Amino acid sequence: MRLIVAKCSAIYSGRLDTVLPEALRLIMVKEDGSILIHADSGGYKPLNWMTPPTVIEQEGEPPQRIVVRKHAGRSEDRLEIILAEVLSDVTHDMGSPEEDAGLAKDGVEAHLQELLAERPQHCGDGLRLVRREWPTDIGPVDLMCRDAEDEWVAVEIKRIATIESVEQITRYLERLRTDPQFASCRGVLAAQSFKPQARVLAQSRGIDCVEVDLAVLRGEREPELRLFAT
Amino acid sequence: MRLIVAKCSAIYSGRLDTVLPEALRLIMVKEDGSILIHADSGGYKPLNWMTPPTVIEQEGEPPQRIVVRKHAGRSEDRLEIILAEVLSDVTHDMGSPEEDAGLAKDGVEAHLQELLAERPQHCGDGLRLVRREWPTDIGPVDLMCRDAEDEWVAVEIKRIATIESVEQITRYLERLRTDPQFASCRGVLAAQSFKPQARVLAQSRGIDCVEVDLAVLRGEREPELRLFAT
DNA sequence: CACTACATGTCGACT
DNA sequence: AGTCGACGTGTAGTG
Repeated sequence: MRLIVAKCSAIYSGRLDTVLPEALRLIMVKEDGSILIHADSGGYKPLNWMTPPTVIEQEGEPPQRIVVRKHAGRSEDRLEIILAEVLSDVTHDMGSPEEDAGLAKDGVEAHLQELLAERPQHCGDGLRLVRREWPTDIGPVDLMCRDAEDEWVAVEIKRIATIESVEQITRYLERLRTDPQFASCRGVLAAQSFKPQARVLAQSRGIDCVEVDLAVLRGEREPELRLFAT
Repeated sequence: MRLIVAKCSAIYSGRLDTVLPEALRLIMVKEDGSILIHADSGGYKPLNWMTPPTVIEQEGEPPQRIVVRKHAGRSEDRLEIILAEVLSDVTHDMGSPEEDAGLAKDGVEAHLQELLAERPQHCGDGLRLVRREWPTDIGPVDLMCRDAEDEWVAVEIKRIATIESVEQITRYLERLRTDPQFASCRGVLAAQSFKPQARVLAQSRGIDCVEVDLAVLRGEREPELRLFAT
């Protein structure tokens, strides 16, 4: 990884065009061709950047001009950095990427879906899973189930259910119901938490909201129901 | 800006939980309290991060443990970095943020809206602009126009039109049409490019899709129509 | 502090 | 190569 602290300006041309006036900034060049220009504030986002694969050209020593190119679809992305003054330019050998074990995440939507696929009854009484990721021509339904009366039930799973989540399952239901087989398909929105407005909209559209708890699903805690059901 | 190159591991707990195993990485601490952990590959995104406002505690000199806290709504976000070995730890004074003139962008949605406001006929034959950012109680309609027959036309502008864009203009139309005055208001989705599924959904809802070209709008290139219209 | 919509969103998965 | 949906999305604007 190369870290350059320099007074620099930059011009980007690609999906849009930007001009970055001259100031003191950090230029980060990664082993894989990533390049990021960060100011000393502004949080998460770099001012300018280019993701790999890139071609990086440097002029001058110390560098006076760095041009980064990227083949993006039909046209080309281009980032030109003009370095007026280099205060620091160091390269650190940070070892092979394999040594850098990846970030492990816990609690994302995929986990929720796995757990609910194993325990569909948490999405509604008597539900049985027919298929995960049931395909429709506007995207897959997270879980397709049948209920105790053998009626179809489409389940959409979210970490946080928003008004947009309701729109999404509504689209699926609309689409599914054009097929007579699914004419009476119900919808269930399952989430760890619900925005109040999402609940209201879902209710007005006859979509059930089911609040699920990761800990309960994992059996770390048993829901009250189980105490009686077993 | 402080740049620490160190063999480190990290634990994040907040919106979800993550564990980052030990490896050599860059820890960037900005003047405003931002903190980013970057690997030597992986492009744009930091492995872990925290955006301001944050409280940063450091233990040891050289640092052995850095804990970043952030008050996030009800609960607290927490990022703990364990530094096994510090290879470099430098701080650069990069001047006041005011010296860092901002990034100037050209070609974002706002520009498209300006240009279409000046040339509404590009959104549909005979369209005349009545108002930009027409307010409704669920958000502003980008352009409100009338067509040759004096019918109302609501225009939603996007750089790239997605299913979500169709949902957005659908919500506006639903709302507008509750007012008898706009009962027959049409909808137009204008964008530089359309996702196929967006086109399908729009068509099924009677919303017109109009592909616009920035260069044409700017008059850098003239559309064929003009050659005959003038 | 809420909700909304934009972003060079990025990123991964799948076709 | 193109499309789709999740993301600790981040970020700005508004009420």
